[in-house]
Amino acid sequence: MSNPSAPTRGAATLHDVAREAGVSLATASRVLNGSTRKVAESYRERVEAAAEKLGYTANLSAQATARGTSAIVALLVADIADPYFSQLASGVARGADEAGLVVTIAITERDPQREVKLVRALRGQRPRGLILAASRTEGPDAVGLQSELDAFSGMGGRVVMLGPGTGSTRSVAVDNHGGAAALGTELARLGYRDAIVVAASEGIRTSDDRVAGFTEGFEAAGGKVRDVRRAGFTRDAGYAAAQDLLQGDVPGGTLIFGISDVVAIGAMSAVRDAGRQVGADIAVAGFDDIATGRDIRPGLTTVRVPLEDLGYRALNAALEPEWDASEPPLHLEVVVRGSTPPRD
Amino acid sequence: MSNPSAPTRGAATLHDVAREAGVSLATASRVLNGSTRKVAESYRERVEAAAEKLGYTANLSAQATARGTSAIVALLVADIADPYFSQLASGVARGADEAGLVVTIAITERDPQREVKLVRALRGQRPRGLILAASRTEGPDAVGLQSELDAFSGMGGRVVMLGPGTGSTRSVAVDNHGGAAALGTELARLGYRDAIVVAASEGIRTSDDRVAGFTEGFEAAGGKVRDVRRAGFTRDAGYAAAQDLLQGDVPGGTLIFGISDVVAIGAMSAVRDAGRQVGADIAVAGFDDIATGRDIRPGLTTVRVPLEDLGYRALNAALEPEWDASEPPLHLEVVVRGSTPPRD
DNA sequence: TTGTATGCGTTATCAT
DNA sequence: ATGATAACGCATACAA
Repeated sequence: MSNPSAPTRGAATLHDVAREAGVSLATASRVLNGSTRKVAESYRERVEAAAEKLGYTANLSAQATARGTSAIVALLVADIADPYFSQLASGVARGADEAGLVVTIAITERDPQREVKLVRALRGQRPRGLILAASRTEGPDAVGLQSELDAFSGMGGRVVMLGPGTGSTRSVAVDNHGGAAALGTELARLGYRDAIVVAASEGIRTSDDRVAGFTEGFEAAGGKVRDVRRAGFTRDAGYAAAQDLLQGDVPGGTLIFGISDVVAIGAMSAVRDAGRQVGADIAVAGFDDIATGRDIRPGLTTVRVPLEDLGYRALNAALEPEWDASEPPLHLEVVVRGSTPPRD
Repeated sequence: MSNPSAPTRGAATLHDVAREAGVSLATASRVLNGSTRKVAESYRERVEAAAEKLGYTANLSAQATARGTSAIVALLVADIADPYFSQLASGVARGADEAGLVVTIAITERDPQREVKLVRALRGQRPRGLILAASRTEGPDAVGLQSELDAFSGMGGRVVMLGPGTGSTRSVAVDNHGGAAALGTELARLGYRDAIVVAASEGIRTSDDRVAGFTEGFEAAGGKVRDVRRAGFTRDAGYAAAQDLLQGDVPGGTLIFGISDVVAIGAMSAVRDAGRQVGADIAVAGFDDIATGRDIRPGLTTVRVPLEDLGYRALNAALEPEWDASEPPLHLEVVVRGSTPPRD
């Protein structure tokens, strides 16, 4: 009892459904997508039955070319295995799901050249929005990126930058400076006087802002930043930097501030592997409050960034017709845990 | 000096490029995509110049409808913020990049009904492949999923399941049973005699296999599994289960085997929060070897699953024209760390 | 309300 | 080698 009108090869098309239901293409189209137009109940039922029977699913590509707009939003991250980005992505995915959008993801591997290429490739999808996380806004490749982004904007797409935006592009910002300053102040208040910062290379805004903020807060409250080591944003970079650091003379009671939790956690491991104790001996603090921070011992002192929320907001920022640059900044909060015990 | 042929609104189309270069649509198409056909050098240059000038990027949707095949591969995971899945996704993304494909990602939130819906939605993209991670192959919703997957296969798409496949669908399997058995044996060898397993609910193959394998290996070597608690696959589930466990009488020297590292790490935290010590007092072991396991103290004993590789293989399994079910299984390796000190 | 016909940006078949 | 032109699957303005 096979159905003669059912296609053997390939997916069922709207055409198939219409034929099966004995209606026109237009009618089938109207019932199967959210058209405002009305269609008689009897027809509607027949079409729906036919669609169900044939397992019809609209071809989104065809729909996109016909409509001139896709149901896609693209997300660009440095490394999806990094908890920072994966939590971010989680929020983006949730927002996209709510909006009936599909998210395509691309990995830059922190390579600016790659990033430009990817934006160009993603542009081919004609996504409604493009969310960029952790891209440098300065440096030699920034101009190439910018022109690619402009091209995307020019064709009607929305660009959202996580972190400080460039010019008029939308962005959902995090108060890295303020958060880091609050952390610095709090740690000085806890009795710390000497700190070493493990940061990413200069020119990366997020890193620069956190370094500057921390230094300000810490020194204003009586501390002193002894050194700023350039590492990167990865766990291994944090480990290596701290390891190198500990070759030298690092007095007990020194605080290591990692530019991100991932870096700080790497540093913690290096401290332990160097035979020193995290906390009472060498204190460590981070930034972001990734989930792991709860489960390591001692717990990692940090600044909580609502990453999932951040991603969610970014998605919605990409969807809003009008961009209101004056959105309230995300609430950042210092979280003190065992890695920085009071020192009085 | 604005270019009259440059579109003010919307993206440049192939048509625009052809006109700008003074050639036909067909010629422009031939030079701008990997066509086998030859076109005169002079024309080629003009077209490329025009494309560059206009910032042209092929509309992938249009390309897909015309070609009848997309450059998309879809990935379905339970939770992208979970390190297990994010590492997996990382491998998938790398493979996709190498193959010139774009990956769209969807989150099931471990909801079978949602999973079915998502597969259906993703089907609309007509992706070349569909990679499913952590979907239950049994239970009431499994049939709905299967029919949706069949529909996808029927229209020429490749389905790849991570873990045990159903029937003829492609799959890249992990030897959960064997790995868990090896772990159990090793731990018994280390002197452990009593174990409690914190697993997911019954009917989830991955969990069932690990429980069975561990039990076999552990008991064959002289140990005894005292209890199997049903929790879930999340950190919080592991925490709650272990916490509940510790309300009762858990003698020192007991081993808790978490069905996954994430679960085990939750359990570790619960153990500590209950005032017990991880390692010498209560031992803990997991499965997967997620990155975090390196940085917590004591280090987590586990079975290493090359997750990134797994994702990479899955992607390629989706691309291969012929599916060779006899691929060598991924190498699993027991990794003993401080959370299960020798006990002799 | 329903159907017809045209267009969306590309590819590919067919002449030239 | 190059250029018309007919698909591709769907949406929609327009006609009935």
